Amino acid sequence: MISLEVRYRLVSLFMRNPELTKEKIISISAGLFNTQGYKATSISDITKATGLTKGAIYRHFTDKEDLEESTFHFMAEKMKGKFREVIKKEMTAPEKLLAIAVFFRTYVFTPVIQGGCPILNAGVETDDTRPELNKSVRDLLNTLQSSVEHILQKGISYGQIKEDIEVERFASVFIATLEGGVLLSKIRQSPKDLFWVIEDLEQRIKSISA
Amino acid sequence: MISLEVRYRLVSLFMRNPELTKEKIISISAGLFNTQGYKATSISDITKATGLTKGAIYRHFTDKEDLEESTFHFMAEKMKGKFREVIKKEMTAPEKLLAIAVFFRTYVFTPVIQGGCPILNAGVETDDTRPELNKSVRDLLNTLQSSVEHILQKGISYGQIKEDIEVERFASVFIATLEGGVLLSKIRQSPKDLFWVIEDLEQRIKSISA
DNA sequence: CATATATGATACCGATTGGTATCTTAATTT
DNA sequence: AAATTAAGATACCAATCGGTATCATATATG
Repeated sequence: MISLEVRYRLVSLFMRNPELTKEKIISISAGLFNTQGYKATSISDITKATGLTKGAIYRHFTDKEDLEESTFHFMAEKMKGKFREVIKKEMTAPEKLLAIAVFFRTYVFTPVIQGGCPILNAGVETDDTRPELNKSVRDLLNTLQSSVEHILQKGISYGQIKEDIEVERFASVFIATLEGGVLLSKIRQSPKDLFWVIEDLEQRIKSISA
Repeated sequence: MISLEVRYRLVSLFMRNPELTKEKIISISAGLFNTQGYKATSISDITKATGLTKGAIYRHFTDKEDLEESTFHFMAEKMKGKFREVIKKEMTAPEKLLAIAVFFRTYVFTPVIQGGCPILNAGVETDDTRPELNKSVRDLLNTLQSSVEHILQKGISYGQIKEDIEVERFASVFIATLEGGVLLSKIRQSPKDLFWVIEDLEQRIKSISA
């Protein structure tokens, strides 16, 4: 298993590869946008981090907004992929829900993307002035919410989850609690809050299990 | 009762008042920083919004960072004041906790400060590069957490809250859930998530009441 | 091998950034 | 009332912003 970083270097030593270049710009921008913020990250920050020039960047993206959205899309896909992977592994609804909760621990220790949860980060930064990015964040949140709701519904039909659970409401509070835990751990720079939140959700999952 | 806005106008019509000017800069900056973000708000944004010039601003603040911190401090004090007010009104621990939860509804309808919860907004934006602001956010969060813990402890000693409740843990999850609700409602631009979160916490408060 | 094309580097643009030196004038002090 | 002090306006600064026109060259095509 060879890392992406090394692949970039090896390949770029011998030849140009526009697809790899675009991938590189996006993956490196992801870490920058997600840690420093979108507005706060300049194109020159990205040229420094990638070793590329403005010419290369603006060849692949029409403007900064395009780069921001492409980058968020990349993060969203990565996050969704991880979700599916983590959910697939488990068999029952309660186990799947717990797996999602535990997945959020990666935002403290081994982040899928540097800087924490992109829903939290982009969700706070995007206001009315950036409706497209706002919509992308909302879409990602809705995807997450839908999969939690789907797990609950399947769980109910399989007799793993109590029948009287309000699916949409539970999913909403479930995700809110997780995101809040990520926020508190980020502010305190300590995993404790997120751990407690996850343990709490574990209890909550048990309490709705049939 | 005459509004601050009107007071500013009346007073500034006839004479200078440096203290009022400083207050004005801060209170208007609060709305800007808390909606657009700290980095994303420029000094010229502030001059436009206040009707003042750079000269006036830099007379009262050494640099932008100073203005940012002063402004966050202003928001923090305002938030703490509202907390105390809301908590004071209620007699028992469960009622006080519920009052705090309900208080967060103001971040959707009648915000104390424009743009939502300053803990959420500043907490996400501040990274390792802004340690002072980060500390201020942490301090505000800790104040909120302490008051929740204090309510719980008093509640236990008065026999209103069950004895076996882990105070710190409960407070942490309580606040995380609220902040997560604020985030989801902000992203979806709908109060529903926050409402559900508050109703959920209401149930939770009942479940720990003695 | 020669030509055409696509990719990335270089050099530049006007606008805006945070910040400052200077000047005017309002308020205070004597 | 005159002199002093302090508040705010004006005009400027270098640095950086996002963005573009142009140039060099690696790759693909004939």
